[in-house]
Amino acid sequence: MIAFGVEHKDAGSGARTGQLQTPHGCVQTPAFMPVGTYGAVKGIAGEQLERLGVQILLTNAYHLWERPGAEIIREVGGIHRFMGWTAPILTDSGGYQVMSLADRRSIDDDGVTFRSPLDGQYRRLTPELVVEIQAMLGVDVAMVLDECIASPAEYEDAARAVRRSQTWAERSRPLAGKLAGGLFGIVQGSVYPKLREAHARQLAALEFDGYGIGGLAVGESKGQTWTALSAATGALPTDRPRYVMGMGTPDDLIEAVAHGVDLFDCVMPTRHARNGVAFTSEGTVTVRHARHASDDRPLDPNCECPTCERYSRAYLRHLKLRREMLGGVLMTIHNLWHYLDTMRRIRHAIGSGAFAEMRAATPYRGRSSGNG
RNA sequence: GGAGAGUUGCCCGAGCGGCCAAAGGGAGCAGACUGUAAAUCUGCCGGCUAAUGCCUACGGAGGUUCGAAUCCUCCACUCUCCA
Repeated sequence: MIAFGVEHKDAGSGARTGQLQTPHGCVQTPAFMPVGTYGAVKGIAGEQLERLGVQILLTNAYHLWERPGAEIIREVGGIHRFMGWTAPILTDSGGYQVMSLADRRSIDDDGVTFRSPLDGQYRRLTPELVVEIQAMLGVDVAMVLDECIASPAEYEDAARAVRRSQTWAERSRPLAGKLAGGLFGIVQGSVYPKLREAHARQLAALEFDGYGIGGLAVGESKGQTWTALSAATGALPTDRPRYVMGMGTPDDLIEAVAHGVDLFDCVMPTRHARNGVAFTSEGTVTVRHARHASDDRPLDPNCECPTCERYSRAYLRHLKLRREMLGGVLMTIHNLWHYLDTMRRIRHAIGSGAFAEMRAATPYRGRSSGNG
């Protein structure tokens, strides 16, 4: 079981700090979860993640079910033992793969059949099985199977995805008792505020331990993102954690927190790091650019991460161009630090009444909606 | 001394009369990436031009041809094998 409690509330927005109690420990929220889809944050060992201040990791139930298989992970003592990670773990259900692997799956009202990208085999995922898999993994937070759809989406397609996601949530909810941790429902509805609000209300009636808000940052404008997010959070209970799935840039995180979001995950810091882009207090730095060739400065002059403490842009550029794996590792350490530090600063700002100031420094300038 | 192979854009390397400013790599430059089939993918990559186009280019110099990186002659250089 898990429990959530709000600590501080920001006076000028929906932002709040809180604590999420899980079987493997407590998470201070708002929190960012690095993505370790296959049971690994690419390039970074657990001890390094701990040093960076990672509180909770995300892995993927669908991918781990394929390889190495949920039974194997259960046999070796569960996902934490398997990974050597003692802190909390949340698993995505495979709902995102409904979108990302759209050309190799078929979906119907009962579930999803994936033709595996790994071995071509057909594998059938149902809402019940997904909860079962996550129970076998022994995760702290399980997500229900949902249908994530890309933007732009027609209203009718978005409405169908909502209906399916809701039905699947209803089928999943009674199985929550099988889990050592909690179970979150997931709000869909694309960019349509009415769908978002209605779905959030329907899910809330099922009394999940927390609520994911999915299908955002999938092609829509920023204005649509915040409008859809507001519609969802406005209809969710305030005493349960809200988790915006798959978002976003550091500025997005601040804005989403202002809308009352407590949890995030995103591949951006890790993938961009491997692809040579650093997030810094001064914007992004594309490390391969020629202007960094003999730049002795760190990626970010205001950063205290292990990478910035020791390595220059010139060196990181060289590693990237030479395809030395150390380059991606050092960049990932930096980007994760930047994200985690952003979350620390958010929590501190909320606690000390300085959040409005922090939010005003983002490109959204404190707007609650707009055309971004 | 004899026999043979070769010299292509920044580098490697295809081309073997017109569709060649010249395949494909690499290097270089830029862009994308948001619940990860991604340490990946895309674009540009002789010069001038917004574009049509023009100019300069396939070791050097001549030649054949309507037309040559491609054929011929000589020269320079490189490599292999035999003495």
